[in-house]
Order: sequence, then structure tokens, then C-alpha cells
Amino acid sequence: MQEKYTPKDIEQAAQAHWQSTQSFRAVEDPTKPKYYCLSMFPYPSGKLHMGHVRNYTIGDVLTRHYKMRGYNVLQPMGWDAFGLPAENAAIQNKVPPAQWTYDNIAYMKQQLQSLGFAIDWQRELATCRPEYYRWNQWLFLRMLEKGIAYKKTQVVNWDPVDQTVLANEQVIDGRGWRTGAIVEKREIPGYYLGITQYADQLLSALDALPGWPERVKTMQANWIGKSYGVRFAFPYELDGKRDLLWVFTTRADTIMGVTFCAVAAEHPLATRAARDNAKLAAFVEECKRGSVMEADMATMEKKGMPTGIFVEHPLTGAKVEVWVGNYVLMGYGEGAVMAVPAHDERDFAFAKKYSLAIKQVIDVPGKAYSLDAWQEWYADKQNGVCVNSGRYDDLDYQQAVAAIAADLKAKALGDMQVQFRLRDWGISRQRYWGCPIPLIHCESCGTVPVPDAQLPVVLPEDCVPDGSGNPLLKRPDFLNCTCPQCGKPARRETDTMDTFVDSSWYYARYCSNDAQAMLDGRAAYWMPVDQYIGGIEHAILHLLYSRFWTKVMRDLGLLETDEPFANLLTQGMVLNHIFSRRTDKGGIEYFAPEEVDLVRDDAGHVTGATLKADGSAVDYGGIGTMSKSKRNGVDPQALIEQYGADTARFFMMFASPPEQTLEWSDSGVEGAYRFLKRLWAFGATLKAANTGAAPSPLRREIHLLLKQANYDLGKFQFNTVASAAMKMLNALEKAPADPHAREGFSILLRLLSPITPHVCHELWRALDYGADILAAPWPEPLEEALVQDEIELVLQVNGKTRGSVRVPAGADKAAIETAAVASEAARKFMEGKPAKKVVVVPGRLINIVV
RNA sequence: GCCGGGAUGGCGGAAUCGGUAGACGCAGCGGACUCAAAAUCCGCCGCCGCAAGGUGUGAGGGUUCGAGUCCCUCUCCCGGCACCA
Repeated sequence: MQEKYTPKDIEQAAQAHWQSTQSFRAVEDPTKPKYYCLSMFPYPSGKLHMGHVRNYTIGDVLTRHYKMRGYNVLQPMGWDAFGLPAENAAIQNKVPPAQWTYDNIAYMKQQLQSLGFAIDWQRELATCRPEYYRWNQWLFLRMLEKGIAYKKTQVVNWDPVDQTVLANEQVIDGRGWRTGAIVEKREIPGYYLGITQYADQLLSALDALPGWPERVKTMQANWIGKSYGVRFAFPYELDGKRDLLWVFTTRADTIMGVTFCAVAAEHPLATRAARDNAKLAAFVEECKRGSVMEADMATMEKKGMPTGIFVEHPLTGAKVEVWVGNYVLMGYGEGAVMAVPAHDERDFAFAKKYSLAIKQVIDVPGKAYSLDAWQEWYADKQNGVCVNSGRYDDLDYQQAVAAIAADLKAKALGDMQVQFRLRDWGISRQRYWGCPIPLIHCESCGTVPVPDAQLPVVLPEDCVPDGSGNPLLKRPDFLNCTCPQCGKPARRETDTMDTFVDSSWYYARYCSNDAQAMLDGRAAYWMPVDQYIGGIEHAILHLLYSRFWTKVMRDLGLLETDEPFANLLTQGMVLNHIFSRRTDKGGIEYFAPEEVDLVRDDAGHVTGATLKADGSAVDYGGIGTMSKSKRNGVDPQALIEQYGADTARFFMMFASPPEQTLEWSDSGVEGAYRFLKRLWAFGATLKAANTGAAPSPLRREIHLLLKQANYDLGKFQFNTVASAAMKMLNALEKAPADPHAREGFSILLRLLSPITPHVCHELWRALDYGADILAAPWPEPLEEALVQDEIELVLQVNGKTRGSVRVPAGADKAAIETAAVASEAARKFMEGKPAKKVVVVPGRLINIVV
């Protein structure tokens, strides 16, 4: 074998071998245990970035590891190909989103292939292909039949200048990204999926997912947000009609402290009151400006205005004024809330601001209530009892809620109710590059589903969006159709589906990507996914929607599994610096890190940057996830070309544990490359050397490292597996003539092969260990190699490390104590005082307390 | 604002159950080889100190023979907040 490590040749040869032997083709085989290893598919944004390399290397390490452990492994790959960036690119370059997307897929596929991932490419899919998305449409129609899909109004960001709906991302400080116009909230009709019908299942099934990280389960549980409360009504009379204002509260025990109610700007009462109150009408209009994002709603200044309309307190009959509040959302619950300023922080602030009454109705013994400032205990459910609440005085939270709910029920004005924070999933998008919603609008028949036989409704691929609304509206060939019911001319729905629909079931489609049905029997073999790997940013939405979709598919008899992903590994984000500048229209323009020079303060912290092109200043936006839109992704191509795929993979795994956030830096790549060069060189040395030296501690060292590495592998801690491999090589280089050097190197190659498969593949053959390292058994440490007769214990005096003591491996506590106290280090630091206490931790340390 | 995470040398990180803090690397420094450089190899490397020793895991407090690890309070950073994916 040649002396020099030449990654390019080695990697091409290994990849050619895998290709010709179809090494990663996965075929259903009921006689073998299956392992379905899936990494979240990428959005084809143009180029891979380091976050992808991290994600897919983790998946590949597991895939290759399980393969060597004898599992029938499936690792597929595909493309989350619909979405907004393709439309943005079209606006910029006047290229159809379809063409841009397919070009990107071709380039990124070649990048993935050059990284040597063990992917079964025959199962590749792209969600923008009709043969995929026809099943989105098909399942949507089934949901429509079952009442899971339905139509209602939705609130969207409306750009009044471009006359178009904006994504949240396109709203910057309340203004449209291209026009700079103040964005308005607008209500339009849309389709929803009734995920709340599955809320209880989605919540309780979390307990049946031991392979999921606790933090993700906690986030999902909080998102679903099951709460027990009371839904009740304030009666009122308006325009000669009796009516009810409904609200929901988890704090019915504070109902006697209600001093006003607040409704959303879109609430019928607000609309009615604004009719003959110009100031209020203006305020309602003001509330309708700004974005619909929850983060904006939660941080904006809370404002309100009285309507002059009064409702009756359902228990006391007292008059309660209705206010319009900009923080009350029509889409949540009833669009109205009761306000108890004494015991709700937001209501407290609001009441102080507008000098509204604050009535204390909860008391915690030993605490003094004061109107001066909000105190945490005002909202305490655990320790409070009712006061100033008439017949409910002295009741605790649970007793008070029960009594009040019973009284409301007796008056037919309310009852206990379980409520979820989770809202139904609005899937309509007023955008072109997505899956068409399969509906037809007929003047005489109304909205009619497209018959199954006419699926898929194919999206024309030659449109070029220009930013002013959905280009499908200008396509008569798409728009015009005949009503399936009456045969008259009709109009096709132009809204497309949220791209989360596409990614909610792709994992199942991989099992049978050529099936003539949505899924076939092969899904029963492979599902559920045994290991799912993806970014922590998907902890809630994507994973929740996928779980929901799986349950719907199960209920339709398409799948047997209740949950799509048995085990989940949430990879930390790969971060990089963000540089931007405001455009004159109020939008944001981003700059890639290589386009700027950094400005640092004395402590070395980045404070700003200047553009290399013209020296002008740009804003420093801190660090954040690598993404196409922020232009801060780092393309692995240069790394691969300079050092090879193995170095890129090794470096990425060595840099940090997978779940941890990683701030990008390429310092250390050299070290990874150096290691692989040494690995290669040692292979050459070993092939030439004769192994005649006397046995050294090498064998024990290797097996000890292997034991640790296998343990770490089980914890997905690949950085220490890589480090164990480095330590093995360090040990081997010191003893190349040891009789166990060949055994040790074979362990090292197998341990390392999932991380750096190419170089290990080549070395395995070159040293005649076998024909294909993929077929080699995974190495296990041998107990006989691990035994030792003497062990070293740490010696502490008063908790401070003072030295060590060597004792026979089988020594008992008393013998260890005697040896410790007698040791020179102990005598020195005990300063002649007697030992008050001696703590012996077996196999680890002795602590002498004097 | 709310929910979930994180913080350890100049840098990335290690420390499995509360038991030697800094493994393994990067950078740096010194040396060998070389006409020279690169590559490679050997050694040093938290901070203070000549040393003995002291001190040190974001900040402050606590529990313990012993705390990076457990408890309380706080700061900063990252992810998510339903139309980025």
C-alpha cells in the first residue's frame, strides 16, 4: 500500500465499491431485525450547510453501526421541496420555482453522495412531485369526509400595497418586507385540520415514548396545554336583545374579583360598539394593524378602550364594563376574557394603567396585599383562600372552583370545561409553490371536493411569482374546470397547503415510494422509524403534526403504528454570525460572513462589521442558526475538496456532542486531517512491521477504550467515541510491534468506520482483515483483557486531593484504610492529628477527615 | 412576554451514581529534522507563585467528609411561539 494518505482516491474507490455492491439497498426481510434510521429531509435551498453535515453524519454513524451489528437497516433521503424560498428566488431571478428547486436538488444530492452516506437512493422522494403530493390531496379529502378537515376564517398578515398575504418571516417590525407598508391583520377563509380532536391522545401518548428526550416531551405537553377551567357567560341586553358574552377561565375562584371584561378588536361586541363611537372605531382599526405573531402580541404595549357596553356579573348581577383590548385574540377561545386585576399580572398592569377597580378576593395567610405593585403570590393557587367573595369566603382553590362552577351551571350560565392551548392547524396558504388543495368552487353547488379519480390536481411548474399574490390566479388553464357534481364551468381552489403537510408523512412514504396507493404493506415492515434525527427547532410543530398525521393514517387503516418515531435524537443547531442591514423600504438585507470584516471590542467580542466590498457598516445580529434566509450558512464543499469527506465527517462529530448547540469554527479541521493521515501511516507501518515484541499494556488499554467507546455510542456521544479512537491510535503508535497491535488496529478501524467509512474501508482491505468492513462484526471488549491485579486510589485529606495509594485489586475496606493512613502523603497532611472519619469509595478514592 | 435548553483554560470540549476538574483535540511556546519553509516527530501548556502551596467550572448563597454535578436567587446566550423550514 502507498505511504501517503490520498482522501480523494480512497473516497472515490470506496464509494464506487458501495455503488457496485448495492451496499445500502434496503430490502424487507422478516428474518432479520429491522432498523429504520431517518434524518429529517432537507429543504433544497441550494447548497448543504454544516448543520446538514452534522445531521446526516449522525444518522450515517448510527446506520453503519447498526448494519455492523447485523440489523436490516434502512436509511432513505428526500427533499422537502415546496416552500417560500423558491418563490423568493423566483422574484429575484425570474426563474420558475420548480426549475430552481430541481437544480438545487441535483446539486445537493451530489454533495450528499460525495460525503459517502449509506443512503438507499432508490427510495428518494421530492414532495413537489405529483406522485407524492397526490396523497396529501387524497388524505385531505378523507379528512374532509371525516370532519377532521373543515373551513373557517383565519387571520393573516396583509400587505395593503402588494395586496398579498405575508408570511410571519416577511413581516419586519410590523411592516411588509418589500413595500415597507404597515401590515394589517385580515380575516379570510381557510381550511383547518382538527388536530385538537386528537389533543388528548397526543398528550397521553407522550408517556409511551421513552425514546424521546424529556425536554421535547415537556415542550409538546406545554404546547398542547391541557387545562381544567370554567366556561361561563356574562348576560347582557343590547339593542333590545338578551345575549351572552362567553369567556373561559382557569381561575374561576377569582370570579368575585372581576372588575371588567376585555374583548378582541374583531369581537362582535367591539364591532357593535365601534359603530357609533368614532374614537373606538379608530382604536379597533389600530388593533388590526401589526403582525399576528404571538411573540409580538406578548411583548407589545397592552392597550385598551372602553366600549360603553355593560354586561352583568353572572353571580352578583353587578354591572361590568366591556373593554376592547389589543392583547385579546379573536382566534383564541372565545375572543373575550374576564379581568381580575387583583390576581392576574396582565390585568393588574392594565387596571393600573387605566385606573380601573382592583378588588382583592384571594388571601394568603401572612402576606399583605398592596395596590402599589404586583407580587407573585397574588396569582398563587396553592396557598390562597377566597375573601370578599360572599358565600365562597374561606374556600380554597379547588373548593371555590367547584362551588362557583356548580352555581353557574344551576343558572345555565356555565360549566366546568377542559380546554387546550393547542389550536387547530390552519393549512391554507395563499401561495403558488405548494400542494394544491383539491377543491372546486361551483356557483350552484358551492365548494366541491375533487373526485379521487381526478387526483392529483397538478400544479403547473412554469409559473414565476412576482410577489404580488398567487400567480395561479393568472392561469386560466389551472383555474377553469368543470364542477364534478353539475358539470357546469367552475373555478379551482388556488390556495395551496402548508408545507408542514408534506413533511408530516414522508417518513412513511419512503417505505413504499413507488406504491400505487398512499402506503402499502412495506410500511408495516419498516414503521415506526427506529431512530429519528433532526434539529431541536422542530421539537414542537413538525413533530406534533407528524404524530397527528400518523394517528389519522392509523384511524384510516393505512398504518398500524400509533407513533411515527420510536426514538428521537434532537441535534443542536449549528450557529454562525449574522450580518444585516435595513433596506430603505424597511426590510432586511443579509450578508454572508465572508462578505464582511469583523469589528471587535477590547474584550474580543464582535460588535459590528463592515462590508468588504465598500467598507460601509453593517449591523451585527449576534449568532443564530445557519440558514439560507440569513445567508450565514457555511458550505462544506471547500472542506471536502481540501481534506476529503472523512475529515469533514470526523471533524463534525468530534466538535461537540450532537444535542449541543455548536458555534461554527473551522479551527480544528487540521487536527482531524492530521489524525487520519496518522491513521493511514500507521496502517502502512503495521503492514510492513513484524510484531515480535513482548506484550505491553496495549491490549488492556485498547479494550478499556473500546468499552468506554461502546458505552458512549449508546449515549450518542460521538465526540468521545472519536476521542477514544484518537487515544487508541496514540497507544498503538507507541507499541507497533506489540503482539496485539493487529488486533488493536482492527478494533480501531471498526470503531471508527461509521464516522470515517472511506479510509477504514480501504485500510481494512489493505491489511487483509477481510473483504468488506461493513460485513465485519462490531467489536466488543474482552473481559480477560481488562483484568488487573493492582489498582490506584485517590487519596484525599479533608476533601483535598493529596496523592494516591496503590492497593491489590481485591483489597477490603480495612486494608485500604490502613494503607491510606500509613501513606506518606496522608501522614504529611494529617499533621499528626487522628483521623476523625475515613470515607472509602470502592475503586475510586479515600478521604481522611481530621 | 411565555415555554424549553445552555454557560467549564486563549478556543472546541471531557469528567457514566455527588468522588483526582480540564481527557482528546485546536491555538500557542520550546526543541529535533531541513540551506530554508512546509510536512513530520519530541516536550511544555488553567490562573497566581521561584517553590511549598494557594486558587479555579457564568454571578451570589446553601446542603455535604467531598459539588462542574444537588437546592435557592440572579445574569447572559441559544431554540420555539402556530404563514421560515
